[in-house]
Order: sequence, then structure tokens, then C-alpha cells
Amino acid sequence: MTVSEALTEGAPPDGSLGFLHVDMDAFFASVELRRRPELRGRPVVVGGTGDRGVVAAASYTARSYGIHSAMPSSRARRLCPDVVFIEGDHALYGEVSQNVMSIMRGFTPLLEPLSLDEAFLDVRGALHGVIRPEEIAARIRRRILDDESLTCSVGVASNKFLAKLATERAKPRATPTGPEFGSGVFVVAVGGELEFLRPMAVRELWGVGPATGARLSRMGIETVGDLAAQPESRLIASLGRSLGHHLHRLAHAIDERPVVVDRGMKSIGHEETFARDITDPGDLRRQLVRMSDAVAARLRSRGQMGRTVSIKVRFADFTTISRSSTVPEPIDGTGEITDEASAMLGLLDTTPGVRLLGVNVSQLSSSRIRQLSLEDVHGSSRDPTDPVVDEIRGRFGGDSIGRAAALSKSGRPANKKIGDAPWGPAAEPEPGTAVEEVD
DNA sequence: TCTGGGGTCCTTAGTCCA
DNA sequence: TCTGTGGACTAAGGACCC
Repeated sequence: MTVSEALTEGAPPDGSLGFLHVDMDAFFASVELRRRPELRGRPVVVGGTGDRGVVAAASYTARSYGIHSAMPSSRARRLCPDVVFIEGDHALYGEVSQNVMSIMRGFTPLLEPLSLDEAFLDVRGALHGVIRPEEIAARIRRRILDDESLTCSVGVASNKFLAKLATERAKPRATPTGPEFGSGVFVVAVGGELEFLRPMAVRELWGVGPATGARLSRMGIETVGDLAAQPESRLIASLGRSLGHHLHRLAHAIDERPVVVDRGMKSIGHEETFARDITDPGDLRRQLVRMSDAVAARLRSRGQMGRTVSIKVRFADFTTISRSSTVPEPIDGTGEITDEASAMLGLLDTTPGVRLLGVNVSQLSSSRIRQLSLEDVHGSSRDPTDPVVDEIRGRFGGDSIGRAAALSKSGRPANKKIGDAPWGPAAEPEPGTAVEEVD
């Protein structure tokens, strides 16, 4: 087969079956069930417990009630009043994730983590080709089950995109009568790519969300087969150059993206939805200081600085705006980032009430490079208290010290510490319990 | 009945400059 | 000198992912 034949047939030029996509099954929920086995068989959800929270992960039993991730917690409770809600323990999930990733690295160094519970692997050169990729997939599942008592599903294919779709076929399924086991490993055979893809709904493609799906539907495109039948020019005309070209290739099973071992971080930010909308400018300012401080501390702990500071404001009516400003030299100081963020916030009318506030720093670079290039020449302009604060937090914990400007008039921290409620504000305290007033 | 938080990437529009 | 063009950069918003 020539290269052009291979392309038109959908197989990549080398066409070998060497890409794996590994996805942990209901990861957060499974980790919780592992440490609380008495909950097995019950519907368990990890996520925000408050009215404004969402589901981060649902056990397969919970899924059989129609609960799924990203669903508002209030709706999950209506679907299944007996559901067990767990706030979640991000630090623990991070640890387990590292263990799982290191198991996979034992099979190939070419590993690209996508999130805590998912990764791509390139095993074309692994184990000198002695063991077939599907056998490697089975061994990875066995090791993760033996060492971590967790199950995962693996897709095997000739490129990343197909491997990811294959994983969905390998997964357990939630049915109204309860969970059903999946095959655990699903292989898209070389040469069978188009047959696998054609009947699939376009919405299942990676990169086609609700908006693009609706747009394609209006064009009469429902399946990947429909998509493949379109001239690329038509897709580009309606979806834009990048997405049109990308989807056209995917529909023909072409995906030449390599497994990227080290994806550097592009931005660091923090945002929070408040349990109640904030109208008081002083309150808002304190929240902004607290978040800027958290973002700055994370930048410094990673040895990074950034040039663009952005804020995001979601108003009570859910309209969301962002403002950004770029400074000439990279910064990582709490004061510097707070000043930029405050200046932008000050230009907005927040009297209608703010539901969510966020601070983000992008255009990142290594702080070591910056220190060598500038501080040697001009001396440091950075806030001398930041390293001291970082040191104290390193020793005594992240909430052991904070900015005075983040304190309410009563001297208590504004609301809570960063990372307390990663999936939305926690449930309001019961009536009669002490409620912290932020004034 | 509402809609989280961590991100990435893309599009569009405006500005500056060669 | 005027006009056009195109690249680099910035800003804002949107779509998407888990």
C-alpha cells in the first residue's frame, strides 16, 4: 500500500497498532469506595455538596440513576435522594494518580497524562515489539488492579484519537438495572478504522461539544460517516480553518499528533463560585486579594512567572466577562498580581452582584531565567515578604498565614481557604450553627 | 432547575509597525 | 506622501476537555 492509499483508507502511513488510551473507571468515586468499602453497591457521588455544586464523579451505581459528571448536585439529589455525597479529597486523588502513572511508565516512557485519571501511551517501541499492544493493555490493567485495587479501561488503536474512542467501548456501562462490566480492553484493528468510525455520532468526536454538534446538525451532519462525506472546504467555511480541517481529518481516521511527554503549563489560575452573590465592593476586593495570593503562591512554588493577568467575573444573571492586562516583565509577586487584578476589577460595575470571581496568570516563563537576566542587573523589585510567606506556609500549612487585605473587618479570613471546595461552594450550615459573617 | 473548577485552544477584532 | 498589506501582539469571548 502506498502512502496516499494509506491516507485515503484512513490508516496512518506507518499504520501500526501502537497507541493506548488508559482511563480509570469512575476514578474519584472508585478511590472513595476503596477506602470506604461499606459504600459498595450504593450510589456514590464525589462533588460539591452545596446548592451551587456539581458532580465531579459518579459511581456506576449512581450512574444507573441517570447521574453523571458535571450535573448540578441538586439535580443528582432529585434523581436519587439516597445518593451518598462525598466532598472529595483532591490530594489523595493526586497521590493515587501518581502511583497509576508510574505503573504505566514501567511499560513505556512515552506517556502523556491528560488529567489525573487518563493518559495516552505510545508503545510502538516498548518491550522491543515482542509483546503486542493489546497484551500490554491487559498487563497494565492487571498491575493497576493488583497494586491499587482500581479498574481502568484501555483503548488500543493506530493513533491517539482512535485509541480514546476505543476506550469508551471498553468501559463498564450503567443501565437502569445496574452497572454492567465492560470488556476492559477494546482494539480498533488496523484497516478497520473507518468501519469503526462511520456509524458513530459526530458528538462523540473529541472536540465536538454542544455548540459544534448543533452547528453540524444544522448542516445535516449527524454521524462521522456524514462528516467524512463533506468536502473539507465546506467544513472550513462553516467551522473555521482550524476546526474544519481538524474534523475533516478525524472523520477520515487521520490523526498524526504524537504522544507528548512533557506538556508545559500555559496558565495558572483560581476561580470560585460564591455560596451567595457578593454585592459589597469591599468583600469582592478581599476575595480578589485572597485568590491573587493563592495564584501567586502557586506560581512561585512551581518556579514560574507570568506576564498576563486576567480576571473573570460572572454576574448574578450568569453573564460572564473577562478582562486581562499584560505587563512588560514577568511577575510572580502577590502584590503585583493583586494590583493588576484590582485595577481591572475597579473598572467594572459589580453592583448587580457577583456569583463567581477568578484570577489567572498566563504567558508563563521560568522564574530562574528572569532572576538571572534582570535581578543581576537591576536588583530585585519583588516583594521581599513573599519568600517569607512561602517558607511559613511550607512549614505550617497553606492557611497558616495570609494577607491582611484578605481579612474581613472581624479579622477572619474572607470566606475560606483556597481548595476547600473544588467542585462548588459547600452546603450552607444548618440553621442554629455559627455562621461566619463576611462584612 | 439551573449551570464548578482546573485548564487548553481558537476566533475575531483592534493596534502598532515595518 | 499616501495607501495597502501582513505579521506580531493584545484583548475578549467562546468552545471544549476532564
